Amino acid sequence: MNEQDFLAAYDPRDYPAIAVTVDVVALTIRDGALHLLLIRRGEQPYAGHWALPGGFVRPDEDLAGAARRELAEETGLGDDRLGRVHLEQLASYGAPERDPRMRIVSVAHLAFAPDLPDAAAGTDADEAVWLPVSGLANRELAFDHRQIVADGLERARSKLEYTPLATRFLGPEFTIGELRSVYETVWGQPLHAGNFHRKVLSVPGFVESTGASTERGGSRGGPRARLYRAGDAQLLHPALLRPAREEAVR
Amino acid sequence: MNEQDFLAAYDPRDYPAIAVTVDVVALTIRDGALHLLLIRRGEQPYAGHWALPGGFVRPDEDLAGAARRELAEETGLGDDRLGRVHLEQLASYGAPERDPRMRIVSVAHLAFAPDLPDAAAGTDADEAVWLPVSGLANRELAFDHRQIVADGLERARSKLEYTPLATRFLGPEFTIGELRSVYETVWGQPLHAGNFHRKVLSVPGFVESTGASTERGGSRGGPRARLYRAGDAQLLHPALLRPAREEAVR
DNA sequence: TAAATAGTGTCTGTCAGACAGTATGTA
DNA sequence: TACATACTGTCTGACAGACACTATTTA
Repeated sequence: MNEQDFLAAYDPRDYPAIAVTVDVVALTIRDGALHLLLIRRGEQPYAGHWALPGGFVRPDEDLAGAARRELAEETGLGDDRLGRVHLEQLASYGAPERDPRMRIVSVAHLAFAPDLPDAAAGTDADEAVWLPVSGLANRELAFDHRQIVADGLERARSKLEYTPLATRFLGPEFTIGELRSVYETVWGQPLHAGNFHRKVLSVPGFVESTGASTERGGSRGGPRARLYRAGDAQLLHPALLRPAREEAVR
Repeated sequence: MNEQDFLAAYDPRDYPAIAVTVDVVALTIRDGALHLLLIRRGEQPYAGHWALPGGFVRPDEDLAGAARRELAEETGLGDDRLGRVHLEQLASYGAPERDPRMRIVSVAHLAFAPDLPDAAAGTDADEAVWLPVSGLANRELAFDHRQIVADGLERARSKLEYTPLATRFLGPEFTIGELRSVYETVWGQPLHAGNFHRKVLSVPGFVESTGASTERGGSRGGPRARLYRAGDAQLLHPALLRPAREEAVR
C-alpha cells in the first residue's frame, strides 16, 4: 500500500500522531574555538541537560523557515539580521523512542554564523548560550542530540572542503589568515600557512580582493594583510581536501 | 519558545497534524540504462501520474525501517532479500502545499539496487515499474517528486565519487568493465577504459580479486575478464572524481 | 632587536588523463 | 580475418605538501 492509498483510507486525525519539529545545530567561532548554540532544559525529561534549539513546525511555514525562525528567536537577532548566516538541512531523526513522551520526527538543520553577540537578557532566548564544542564530551545532551551534533560537525567539516562556506563564519571582509583559522578550528588541525594562502587564491571564485589591507599588523607582529570578501563560487574546484584521514576509510 | 516548552503546553492531538511519510528513490541499472522504481497513481490528485513508492511511517518503526519496508513491498522482494540493496536517507520535504490534501512531511530515501526481477503480478506491488530515468523529462511526476528525484540523482552521482557504492548496482561478482559501465550510466558520460581500470585497482579496499575469470569473453570479442567482489573500504581514497563540470561551480 | 606573520618561489611525489601497445577472445 | 575488449606501460600537466626565503610589522 502506498502513500496515496493511505491518504484515501485514513482521516489524518485518526492516524497515529507524529509530531514534526526542527532542531538547529548552529555553529560559530569564538576566540579561536568552535562554539555551538545550546539551551538549558528546565523540565523533565532531561531537566538540567543541554539541548539543541528547536521547536514545532507551524502550519504555514516550510522546514527551512521553521529552522530560521527558531534560530532567530534563540539568537535574539530577528530574521532580517540572519542574512550572513548559512542554513541548510542536515538530516531527519525519527527513532520511535527518541523522545520518551511521544513520537517526534525532528528535521535537523545546520547553521554557520559569524561571531554573534549573546542573546540579550530578557528576551525569550535568555537561556540560549554559545558553548565550546570541545567541552561537549563531558556533558550529557538531551534526547539524541549528541548524535545530531556529531552528524552536524562531520557535515560542517566536509562542507568546508567543497564549498566556500567557511567565509560564513567571518565578517564581510577578512584576511587569508582569518580564513585559515576557520579551517583549522573546524578541522581541528593546523594547516600550512603558505600553501593554504596560495591554494585559496588559486581557486576561482573563492575570494576576491577588496584592494584594502588591515589597519595594523597582527597583535604579535607581522605585516598588514590584504582584505578579501567571499567570491561568487558555489563549489570549490579543485576542493580543499582535509589532510588524509586513514581512520575514515575503512 | 523551544520544543520542550511546546511539548509541555500542548496535547499532541490538539496540535495541527502533520503526517510523516517516507518516499524512496530506488535506482537500478537495466540494459545499460538507469532505471527508477515508480508507481502509477490511480486516484486524485495526480491520477494517472507516476509517483515515488512511499507511505506513512508506522508507530513502531524508524524512518529507515519504513523506507525499507516500502521498498520491500513495492519490489515484492521481502525484507530479507534486500540484503545487497543500499539504502540511505536523502532529505526531507515539507513545503506546506506540497500535498493539496493535508500537511505532509516526507523523509525521502535513496536506494541502489542490482537489477531486480519485476515485482510478481498479483502482489500488492503489481503497479510498481522500473522506468528509464532518461524518459522522465517528458513525464509529469506527482507532488514534488520531480525535485526529489533530481536530488536523489545528484546524490547518487556524488556518492559514486567518494564511496564504493557503485558495486551495489552489480551482483556479488563483477568485472572492472561492468563496474565502469555503472559509472558511465550514472554519470552519463563515457570513461577511459584503461585509466578507469588502473584507477579502480589502485584504490585500497575498493575491489578484491576472486581469482576467477569470466567463462567467456565479451559478446563482441575480447579476452575473458577477471572477476572481483566489493572490498572493505567505506570511502574511496583517493576519490574517483567526475570529469570537471564547469557549470556546477558558479 | 627578536619574533611573528604575510606572501612568494621552488622542488617533489601523487594522480588524472591521453595515448599507445599487447594479448585474448568472438563473430 | 576483422574487430572488440582486457589489461599494462608511459608521458604530461595539475596539484598538494614540504621547505625556504623576503618583507613587514609589533612588542
